[in-house]
Amino acid sequence: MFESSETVTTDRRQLRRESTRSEILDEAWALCRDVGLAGLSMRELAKRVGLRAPSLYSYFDSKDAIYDAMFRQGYEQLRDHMGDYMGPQPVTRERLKEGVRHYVEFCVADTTRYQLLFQRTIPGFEPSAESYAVAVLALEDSSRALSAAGIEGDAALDMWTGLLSGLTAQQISNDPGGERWIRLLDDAIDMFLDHYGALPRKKGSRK
Amino acid sequence: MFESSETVTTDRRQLRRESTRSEILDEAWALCRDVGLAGLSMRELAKRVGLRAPSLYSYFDSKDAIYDAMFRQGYEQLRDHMGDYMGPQPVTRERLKEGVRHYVEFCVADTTRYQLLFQRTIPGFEPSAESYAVAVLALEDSSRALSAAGIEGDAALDMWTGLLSGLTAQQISNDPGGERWIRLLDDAIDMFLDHYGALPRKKGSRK
DNA sequence: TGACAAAACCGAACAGTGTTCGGATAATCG
DNA sequence: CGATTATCCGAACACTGTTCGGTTTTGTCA
Repeated sequence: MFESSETVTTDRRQLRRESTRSEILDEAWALCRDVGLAGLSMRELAKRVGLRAPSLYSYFDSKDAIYDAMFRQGYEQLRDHMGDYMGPQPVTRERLKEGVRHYVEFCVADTTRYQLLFQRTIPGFEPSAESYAVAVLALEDSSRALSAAGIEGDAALDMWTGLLSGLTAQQISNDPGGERWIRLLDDAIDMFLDHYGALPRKKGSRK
Repeated sequence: MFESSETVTTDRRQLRRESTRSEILDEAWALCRDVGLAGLSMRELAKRVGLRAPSLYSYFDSKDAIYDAMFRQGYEQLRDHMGDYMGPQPVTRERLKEGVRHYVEFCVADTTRYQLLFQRTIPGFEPSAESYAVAVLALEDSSRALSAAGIEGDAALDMWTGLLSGLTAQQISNDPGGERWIRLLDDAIDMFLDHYGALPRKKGSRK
């Protein structure tokens, strides 16, 4: 069976459409890294992809829709980045630390992306339901890893997210490019696990 | 000696100036609470104080200067709020917890103010050197209280700020008006103090 | 190939923003 | 009162996101 000519047409057009769509997104990331997340301008973005501002509106409904697509893309990148660290390996203290280090590495690697994914810094922007679902999916992985470590209960999980997001945020906003808070991560995880009595240390491994 | 008439005049004028200046600031706070911190509009703000936008520029150099004055005001409020809790009283676990609760209370009492003081949510805004000095002054108090508890060293202090700012931020952005992370505060402080071996608990007071 | 339909693109405009400038108004002084 | 000075505002500039109508390009069909 041959595809109907109409379908072929649609495919070609659609291919081209999605091509420039992703080109717009790539350029949006680059522009945001240049001028800051909030400095994204439709006219400037259009200029960089060889268009005028109104043309962007046939690819995205609004500027917030661009942020939304970037948001979704960012969380997909996070999922990819963490992929290997979320397997069914035996959860040990060291593996947990590795996972957290890997996660924070992702966060500090691109502060613009971090702002978009984890902070509410764009005035009117809120992710759409679909994009938010991707975010929840990516974050559920980490909570699953935690419960695999024998840590259960909302309180412990809230403490975990509060502690780690706090250290990460301090790192990014108060010592970007450095590792003043990053080097506290291992210690923080020990503190946390000791407190909740999970994954006991081997004898004599205190301090 | 009588003051020269010129001085009297200047006083009168200056009094009136500072009066409307603080009226502008009050209305700016109110407006921000209505439309969000980033939604502050010079024309709307002017309308609320019975002026037109250009007139505001004889009281503040720019919109950011208004944010700056608010920033400073906010940290002065923090200082006032914490005043009593920073005295030379003996530092106990319970007093430390009280102080932290009091601090977080201040944060969640006005999320607009919290955004301005602790998060970098306004695109171009950075506090001036003078206002930043007020902020440092207010935050130094807490670090002094911590060292009074026998906790020394940059690492411990960074861990402290990371932990508490993390819990506070989660509270405000993920459960505004609730106390999901607030009720973890006492436990978090116990966790922290135990880990650093400060202010030991009384015997048998574990859990 | 040429005609036709649809998609892509853009110029102009609208309403909004922060900000500046020159002149009008009001308050204070000698 | 007249003169001075502080206060205030209308108009404008450059920018923003966004919409509309019409032009240009593209792809498909007879």
